[in-house]
Amino acid sequence: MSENHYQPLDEETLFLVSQTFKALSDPTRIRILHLLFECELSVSMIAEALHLNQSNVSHQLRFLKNLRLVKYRREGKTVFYSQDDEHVMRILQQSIDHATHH
Amino acid sequence: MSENHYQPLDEETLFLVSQTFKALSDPTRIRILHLLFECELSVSMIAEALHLNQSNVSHQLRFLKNLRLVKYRREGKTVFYSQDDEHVMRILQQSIDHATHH
DNA sequence: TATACATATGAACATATATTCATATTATAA
DNA sequence: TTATAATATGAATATATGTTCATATGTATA
Repeated sequence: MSENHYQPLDEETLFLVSQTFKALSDPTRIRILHLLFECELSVSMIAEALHLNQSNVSHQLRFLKNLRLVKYRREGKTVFYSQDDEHVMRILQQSIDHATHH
Repeated sequence: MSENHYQPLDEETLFLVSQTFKALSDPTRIRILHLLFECELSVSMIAEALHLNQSNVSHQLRFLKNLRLVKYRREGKTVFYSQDDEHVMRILQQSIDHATHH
């Protein structure tokens, strides 16, 4: 008896959701965000901690910044990055926990 | 005073988490999963509903099946697919809601 | 058996993506 | 100003990914 009122996803939502998950689909970006669970860090500190070259980290941070998943703060020559989206960070944390306990 | 005990992500967790998010990073797969919120559907029903060709849907369903995000049930010539990971579906639903109300 | 229908599969292709290299920009200190 | 350090950027490249096409596989029916 119940009719099917399927509401298709609009283009904008679809794009935003897919972009957000794309950010979380790359191991390097996951590792960077995982570091930023704890505290803010400079580009070079992230690069050193994860054994990645500076350019690579910088590119990935730009990606994350464009999606507003991280924010930055300049202090002299150094730029500190930190998380900027609680919702996404919570999802990432949940997923890591879920994957770990399996 | 508090020391920093950073626990790096192990390879296996990293791979599993990134793969799961990769599944959710493509608009076509999101649309398929979004359809499967409601009910189980055959390959051809999905293809028709989303205006996708049958082969494409089949490929994407295989991807989702390999990650155990969907399961299938055969009935004669028809194969019905349905969701198979509550955690991931909840995350997807939340993210769609989050993106919509913004 | 032969035919039709639903789905799966592999190859091919165009596009997207991650990483590196070289270099530019920005800020500080000598 | 010059030199040095931290970060950002653009080009190049190798690899990954999504889609389509043609065809194979599986299932039911005549």
